Amino acid sequence: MPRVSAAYLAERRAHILEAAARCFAREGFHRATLQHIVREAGLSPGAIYRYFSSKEDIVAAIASERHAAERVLLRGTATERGALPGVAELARAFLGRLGRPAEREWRRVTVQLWSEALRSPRVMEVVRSGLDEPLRLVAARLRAGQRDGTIARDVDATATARVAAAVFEGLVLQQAWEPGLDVERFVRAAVRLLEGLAPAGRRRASARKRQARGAQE
Amino acid sequence: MPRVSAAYLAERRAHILEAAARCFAREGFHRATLQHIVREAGLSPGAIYRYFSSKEDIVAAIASERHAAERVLLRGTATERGALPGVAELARAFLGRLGRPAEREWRRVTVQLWSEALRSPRVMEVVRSGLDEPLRLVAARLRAGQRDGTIARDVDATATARVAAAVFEGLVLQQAWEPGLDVERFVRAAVRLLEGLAPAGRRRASARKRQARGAQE
DNA sequence: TTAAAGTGAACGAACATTCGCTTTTCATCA
DNA sequence: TGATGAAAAGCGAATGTTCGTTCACTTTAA
Repeated sequence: MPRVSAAYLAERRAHILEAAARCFAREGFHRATLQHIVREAGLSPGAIYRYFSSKEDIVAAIASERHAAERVLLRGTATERGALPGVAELARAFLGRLGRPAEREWRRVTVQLWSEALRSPRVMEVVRSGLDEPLRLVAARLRAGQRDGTIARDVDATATARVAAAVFEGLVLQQAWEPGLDVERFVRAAVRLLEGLAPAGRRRASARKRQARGAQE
Repeated sequence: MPRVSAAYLAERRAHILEAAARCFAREGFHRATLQHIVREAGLSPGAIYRYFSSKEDIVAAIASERHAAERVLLRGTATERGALPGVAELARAFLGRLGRPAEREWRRVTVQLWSEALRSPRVMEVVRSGLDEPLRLVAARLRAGQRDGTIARDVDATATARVAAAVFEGLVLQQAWEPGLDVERFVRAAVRLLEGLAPAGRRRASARKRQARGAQE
């Protein structure tokens, strides 16, 4: 297939990346050999080296893909319900989506990327910029909440956004370790924590509402 | 040095593990070669194979060591102030301790272990049991708080403990990526979130107290 | 003197990468 | 429209290296 369309090349590239991602999810970046990827993609080593200059390059490409996908997801969530949805809704939409079984592979690869970032400046770059945008977004929402009175003034928006990101990261980890984790319940608990950021007088209503449901175990 | 004391053997073993941990923190489990460890430890390959049966075995041993150290830390924190300190104090003590620069290497190795767990049942075993005990402990504290009225009834103790663990994991990750992270500020924000778990009428005092300090950035 | 502790050169398997060759597609022209 | 050539796409055995592991030998403490 020589001189093929750009679309063909793009599709093939994507096909290789998907095959590689499956291998990486299964065995990790270092244990997965090019032979495995070759087999999974149904190609030959030479073909793969037409699209990527090295195995490292494949890892970096996967990192970029994931990053782009997350950006899309985050922005979709962000504008889903108008300009500035509450942080709780943001959390529900974002965390909930990641809980779907189909994202299992994604989570395993993501955990690998987080650790790979420690040695690969290319991956670190992607991981960092993948964290920055959510941090800014959540901090902005929190500040908006402070302006309109739904969030207490004593909340440090920037730092709280970091904690929220940490909750997200921890959830991804725990799910990767324990696929059967009850994500719904985790998200409810996280949202309950966020509700505690409301100003002192404001919380009664929603707290009462949940009283019946609460105290599970 | 033949037929040496058990103490000598134990010390040597620990020495190798420390050298290996430094290599792993620097380059990751897979990039770090046995030659690196050999050089770092000032020994020969053969000597190392007297103490460990494989490289994998060294990784597993490091995982166990870390696990044991965390257990000690957790239990120390747990009983530091009597039987049942508040969750906030628990968070402050535990998160704060991990923020120290000296723990930098620990954090990098831990992140590697989390990803390694996905492929190594031995490591997964350690990671899981390292998570279980804190989960139980925090959940117990939360329930105690519910009994004595400092924590609202609608809080799901088990799930909230998981969220707290997630915050911890996320902090370790973010610090590994960004060693200059302001841990103090992160911890304050996390504690503020926990305070939101107080029953509706209870929070005014501490919230007012912090009003001046708040809204940084 | 003995047996464990330690040495380090050598081994062999695993693996990423290459390269000479084949196949396929498309542009051009009969 | 179909034949033809050129060059890209694909192939896969071969290559060279890296690295974990071993083992015959030396050193050392008891």
